[in-house]
Amino acid sequence: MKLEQAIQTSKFSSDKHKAVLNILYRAWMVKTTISRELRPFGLSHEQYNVLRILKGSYPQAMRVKDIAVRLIEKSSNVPRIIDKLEEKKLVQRLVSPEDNRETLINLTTAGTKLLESSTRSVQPNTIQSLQLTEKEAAVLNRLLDKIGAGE
Amino acid sequence: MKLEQAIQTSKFSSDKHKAVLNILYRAWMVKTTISRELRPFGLSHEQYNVLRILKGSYPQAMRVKDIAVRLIEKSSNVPRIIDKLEEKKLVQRLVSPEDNRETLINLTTAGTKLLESSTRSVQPNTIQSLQLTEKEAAVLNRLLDKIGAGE
DNA sequence: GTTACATAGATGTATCTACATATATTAGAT
DNA sequence: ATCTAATATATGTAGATACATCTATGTAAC
Repeated sequence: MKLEQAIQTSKFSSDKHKAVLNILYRAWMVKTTISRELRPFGLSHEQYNVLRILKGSYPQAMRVKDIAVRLIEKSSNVPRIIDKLEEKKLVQRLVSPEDNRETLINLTTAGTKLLESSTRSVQPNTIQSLQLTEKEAAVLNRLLDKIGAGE
Repeated sequence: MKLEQAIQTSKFSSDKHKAVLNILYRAWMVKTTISRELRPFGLSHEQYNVLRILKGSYPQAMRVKDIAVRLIEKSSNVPRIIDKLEEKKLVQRLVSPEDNRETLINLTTAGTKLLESSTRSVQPNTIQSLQLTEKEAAVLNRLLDKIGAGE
């Protein structure tokens, strides 16, 4: 669906203005699609992202701050996301032997399993469903990287 | 800043995968930039959007449902946003003479004024700051319109 | 006109976000 | 060694989001 239909407007002061709204709209679509897919698994979007990040370093545990820098939404409250995952026994907390201020987080077996099954459900409805060729996606990435909003 | 730096990762399974993360990241950047600019004016991002939508039909009042379809984030709770704006005397509610179920919303003078001054602060930091030419923005829009996630 | 259904908006609730602050621990300066 | 500042994480809080439900009003069939 084109943006014009989605927000019932065709008046944009410029292509740049439209681009801003378009990015916001597509992001919202992607997020809600992912969230809906994750619902049956009892995971929020951010909980899922943390699990994926942990998977990346598995079986090595990660520090909370290293998880934080890898998150897309920087104001996410990592300790609180970990709380939820820990309640569900999907991750484990342990104090770092090197620095007692640091908390190390690692996936449990249950966490790995849930990540796998939920990913099987999420992937086809997000990345795979993008109606773009790899070439187009590369162009899109180049343009998005150029934006530099608020920097 | 490129996405790779922003989220400290360089492993993406494909350009499509990267594009999804890139869209989410850019949207988050834009949103937080706008929110920060709006803070001194006591407006949230969504409150600001509703004011802008009302401006579009001003001096004609709008029905709540017509505001809702124009919002980018469709799950926004329009009546509650209106509550906040009404408390601040930025908009007025009145019952539709045609259909008593409908509520008509209109900007007050204070609302118009605040929208103008806040826009002067928001614009330069969002749309105008995009490091894209109009031509690039047009390409970006074409690609984003093609995506069609979750449809 | 009465019943059943649809629509518009408001309200309730759990969770999440953004931001400020607090607590514990480490590093550095004197 | 002690004081100060910095760092890592956790907690507190106001407001926003997503979704379900409720109330009031309107529409249509009979």
